Amino acid sequence: MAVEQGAVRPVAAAPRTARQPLRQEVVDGIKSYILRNQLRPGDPLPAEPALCEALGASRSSVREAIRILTALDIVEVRHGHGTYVGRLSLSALVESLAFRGLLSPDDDFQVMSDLVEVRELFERGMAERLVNSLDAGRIERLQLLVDAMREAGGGAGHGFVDADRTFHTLLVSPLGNDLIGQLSTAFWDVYVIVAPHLDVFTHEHEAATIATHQRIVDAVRERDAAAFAAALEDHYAPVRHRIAEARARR
Amino acid sequence: MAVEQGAVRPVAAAPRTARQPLRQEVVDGIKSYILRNQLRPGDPLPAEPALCEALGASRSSVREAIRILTALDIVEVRHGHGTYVGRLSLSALVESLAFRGLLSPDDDFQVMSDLVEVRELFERGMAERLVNSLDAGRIERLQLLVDAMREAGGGAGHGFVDADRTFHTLLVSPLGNDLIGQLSTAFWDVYVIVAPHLDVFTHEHEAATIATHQRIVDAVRERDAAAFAAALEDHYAPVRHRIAEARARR
DNA sequence: GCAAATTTGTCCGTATGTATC
DNA sequence: AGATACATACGGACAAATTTG
Repeated sequence: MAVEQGAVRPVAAAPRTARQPLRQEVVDGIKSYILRNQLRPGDPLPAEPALCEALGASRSSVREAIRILTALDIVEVRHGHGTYVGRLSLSALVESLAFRGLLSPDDDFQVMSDLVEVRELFERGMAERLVNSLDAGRIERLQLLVDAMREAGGGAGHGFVDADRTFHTLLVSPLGNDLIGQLSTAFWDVYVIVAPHLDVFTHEHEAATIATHQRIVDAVRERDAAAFAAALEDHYAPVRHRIAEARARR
Repeated sequence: MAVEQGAVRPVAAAPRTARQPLRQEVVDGIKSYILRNQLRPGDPLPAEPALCEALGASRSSVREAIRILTALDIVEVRHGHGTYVGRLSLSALVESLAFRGLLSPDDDFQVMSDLVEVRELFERGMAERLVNSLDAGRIERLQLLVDAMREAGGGAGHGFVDADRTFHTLLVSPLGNDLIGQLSTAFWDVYVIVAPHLDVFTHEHEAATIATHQRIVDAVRERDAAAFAAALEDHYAPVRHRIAEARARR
C-alpha cells in the first residue's frame, strides 16, 4: 500500500550516488549472502523477486547481476526451477582462454604453445611425487584408459579424446592439489576447442600418442621417475612440433 | 506502428525453437562478430540498439549477454561512451578462485596451499631456463624491486605487496610464455584477496621475504640454477608453513 | 493427464545518469 | 551551456519451463 510515493525517488532512502553500478552492489550482495549463510554448491538461492526486495534493486539489475555470477560459475540457474550456488569450476577460464586463442590470428599458436607447455610443466615438475604416489588402483585405471584409446583409435575419435582427457586428469589426481588437476583439464578443453580451427589436430599421430601413454603407465608401474619424465618429453614434443609446424604454414 | 502483430510470435521469422536461451545466442553472435571482423582489445562494438536489431533480440537479452561477456573480459563497457572489445585478461579466474577460497570454511586453506604450490612449480620448474634467459636489464629491475621492498618495509605495506607482485611477474617474463606470467599474477592476486580473511598474512616475515628475494636475484646473476632453486625453496617454505599453521589453528 | 502455481526468460516503454562535442 | 549519443535503471506484462496437487 501507500504506492503514492509523491517523490520521484523509488523507495530506497539511499541517494544512489552510485560511484559503482547498482548491479555490482547486487553482485556483492549475492556473494555476501552466500558467504554469510555458508551455502555450498547446489544450495538454493532466493527467487528473483525476493532478491529484488532484499537488495533494493529492480528485476533487471538483479538479473544482470545473476548473469555475471553465472558466467563465473558462482551461481547456476535452472529455467522454471530456481537459482542455486554454482560449482565454482574453472569454466570461465576455459571460455576466456578459448576465445583468446580464437581471436588472435597471429599469436594464436602462441596461446596453444603456452597451454601445452604449462600442462607439461605440471606433469614433469611433479614427476617424482607422481610416480611415488600413484597407487595400484589408479595405475590400473590408467592402463584401462590406454586400452580404451587403442580401441577407439580409428573411430569417431570422440572416445579417444575423452580417454586422453581422463588419463591426464587421473595422472595428476594423487597430488592432492585440485587446482593443478582442474587447470590441466581446463587447458585440455581449451586445446580441443581451439585446435580444430588451426589445423593442428590430426588423427595421424594417434598410434604414437597411444605408445607414449603406454610408456608413461609402464614408467609409473616401475616407479621410475626418469623414464616417466622421458616418456612425457616424448609425448609432448610431437605436440609442440605440430603447433610449430602449423604456425610455419601461415 | 504496425504493432498489431496478429500472431503471438514477435517479429522474427525464426520459430525460436530455442533449446538454449536467446541471450546465449546473443553471446555467440557478439563473439562471432568480433571474430569475423578480427577486432582487437579496445576496438568499438555496435551500440545496444544496433546489436538488438542485428541479432533480433530485445535490449534486456542483449544487455544480459553483454554482462556475461563483461564478466569474462571479452567485452568492456564504458558508461555513456560505448562498448568495446575487452582485454581478455584472467580477471574471471581471479574472481572465481577468490570466491572459492572465501567460500569453503574447511578447505579454504587447501585452496591457498594449492595456489602457492602452483606458483612455486612454475618458477622451480623453469629454473634452468630462467637463470639463463634473464638479461642484465631485467636483473637490474629485479634488484630495484628488492630495494623498493626494503624501503616500503614497515610502511603501509601497499608498496611492499606491489613490489612483490611485480617481482614474480618480471621473474617469469623472459620465458615468452604469457600464460605462465598471467596465471602467476592471477594467483598472487587471489592470495592477497583471500589471505587477510584467514589470518595468514602477517607482516612479521617481511625481513625474511626480502632476504630470500635478494638470494634469488643473486642466484640469477651468477646463473646458478641450483642456488636459484634453493632460494625459491626457502622462499616458499615459510609461506606453506604459515598456511599450515593457520589451518592448525582452526 | 490436466491444471495451477512457481520461477526464470523475454519484451516493451520510459526516465535518468554520463560522456562527448 | 546546450545538444546528442550512449549506457543504466525501473516497472509491468506475457511466454516458457518445471514442479506439484
